[in-house]
Amino acid sequence: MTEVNSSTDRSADAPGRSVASIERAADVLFLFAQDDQPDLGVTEIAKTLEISKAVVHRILTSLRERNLVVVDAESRRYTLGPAVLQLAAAYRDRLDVRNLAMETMQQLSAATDETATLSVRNGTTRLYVDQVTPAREVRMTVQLGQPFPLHAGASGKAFLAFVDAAEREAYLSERPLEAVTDNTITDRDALERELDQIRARGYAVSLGERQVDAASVAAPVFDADGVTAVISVCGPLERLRPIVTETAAAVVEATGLLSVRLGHRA
Amino acid sequence: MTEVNSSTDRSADAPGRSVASIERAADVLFLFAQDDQPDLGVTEIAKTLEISKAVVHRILTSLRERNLVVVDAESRRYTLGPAVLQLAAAYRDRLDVRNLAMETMQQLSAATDETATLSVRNGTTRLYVDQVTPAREVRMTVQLGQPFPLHAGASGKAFLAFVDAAEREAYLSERPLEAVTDNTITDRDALERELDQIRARGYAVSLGERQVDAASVAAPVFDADGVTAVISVCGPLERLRPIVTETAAAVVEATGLLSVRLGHRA
DNA sequence: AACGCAGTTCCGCTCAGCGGAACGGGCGGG
DNA sequence: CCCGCCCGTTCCGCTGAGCGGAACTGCGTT
Repeated sequence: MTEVNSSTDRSADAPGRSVASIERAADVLFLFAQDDQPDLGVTEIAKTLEISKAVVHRILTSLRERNLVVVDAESRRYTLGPAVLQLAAAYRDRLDVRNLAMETMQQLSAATDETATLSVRNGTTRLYVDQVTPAREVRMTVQLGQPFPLHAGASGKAFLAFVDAAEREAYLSERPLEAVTDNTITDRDALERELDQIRARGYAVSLGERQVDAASVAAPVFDADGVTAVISVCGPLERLRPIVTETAAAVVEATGLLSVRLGHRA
Repeated sequence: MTEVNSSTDRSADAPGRSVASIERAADVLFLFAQDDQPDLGVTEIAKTLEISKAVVHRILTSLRERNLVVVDAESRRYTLGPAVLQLAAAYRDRLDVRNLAMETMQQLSAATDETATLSVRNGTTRLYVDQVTPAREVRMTVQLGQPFPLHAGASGKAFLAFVDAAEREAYLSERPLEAVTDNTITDRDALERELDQIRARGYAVSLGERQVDAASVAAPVFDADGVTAVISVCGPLERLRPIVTETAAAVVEATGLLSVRLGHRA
């Protein structure tokens, strides 16, 4: 497997002095978030992050003190604690686009009877911050907070198409276009043509590019400064495929109204 | 004013050595979570937490490095970053209702020697997603996945009582209160009085409302967003009838603990 | 019993990080 | 327009917080 070291790319943009122990503690927290294992032991963490057991133990003690992790009394293994929910709730409260978008998403979900999502960008990735799911048995749910690349999927492409040219260029030249599924666009020229098309018609479509069996239609939400978020409607591939055009019209109309409310001037 | 040293009260429950800088960093994060202000400045944080500006700045730099906070480029003020969502999403995955509830249900079933069930809502209906049955000859088993109306039976009424008023109103006005058994409440006023009572005492009781010869005691499970599930204990009517009050106490206690673990804030 | 492997604790050395002070820049009032 | 104020940021030398190798404990397996 190709070794992708997450620590290499981060040192580049380090702006000033920072505190190593805090970053180590954050790394421990993210280890809980990344791994699919339900809990982690001290030695396990120490080996993965290549720091001493004593340090890991002290870090966990500190995090435990603040309820960011909890320890199972008998197995002595650690998991994330409820305090992270508290932080996430506060983060969501801050996002003003979220409050405004919620209404729009509810309307979209009701109109299409599919899942509506809200994504924001974080550097060269995007993540879902909210979703509204329809009341039906087979429906799509997305994973909130997890970063996804911008070149795979409708929401990502919508960001990529509408950020300013310099950022788009940076993304396309710096980041390899990894295939998330068999349908992901991995050829740069093909992707740029696709982005041109997205800009021309105002919305992006993905048929299984990020998630096999899922399709998505996405359009950008603008405020006065530019694209701040992307709203999508997504669902099972075969259910969405025949109604892409109508769905796109609904999404574009909804994001257009929302953009006006956020101070966008066309 | 009496000088309260913040380092004294925390050392009480400190189990081992911990790292001061990590706890300070956590305090900074929680400051963002607690205050109702949308963002915070360095000096502001330094004054509140009584640590030097330089330290606060280094902490923020470290947290920024890991996307736990973000800084507005022009105002130079800080807010929580998207990484907290990532942590919360992972926390939720670990402790999703189903996994967590299973443990609770097993305890409830063992304690009462009756069937414990977990229901989720699907629009204007609810369905069982899990059950734990006791090891005895005469016992109740429910049908998983089949939709039931919300106004008949303890689990349904528990949903109806604790969803927000708009949804409850929609259900009551749109849907005729069909009699599932002879004991189903079909009068709207009577049902609303019943729901008031359920909210007041925290649990719902059904004596043969949905299934003749069966009784059930149910209480809601909350996460940060509201009621996500309902847990019930159910069994043969005449066996459960004399112990409804004690059973209710057990269910309410179990769902209460579960709700806390799911991020419910009372 | 002896071993292995887990989490936890100990303790002395050392450099990470603290903090007072200086710096730069944006804003507002004189 | 200039000056003072207060903001965030950076500097730098001193020092004790915290690192880590090693010892300790307790559980489960050989």
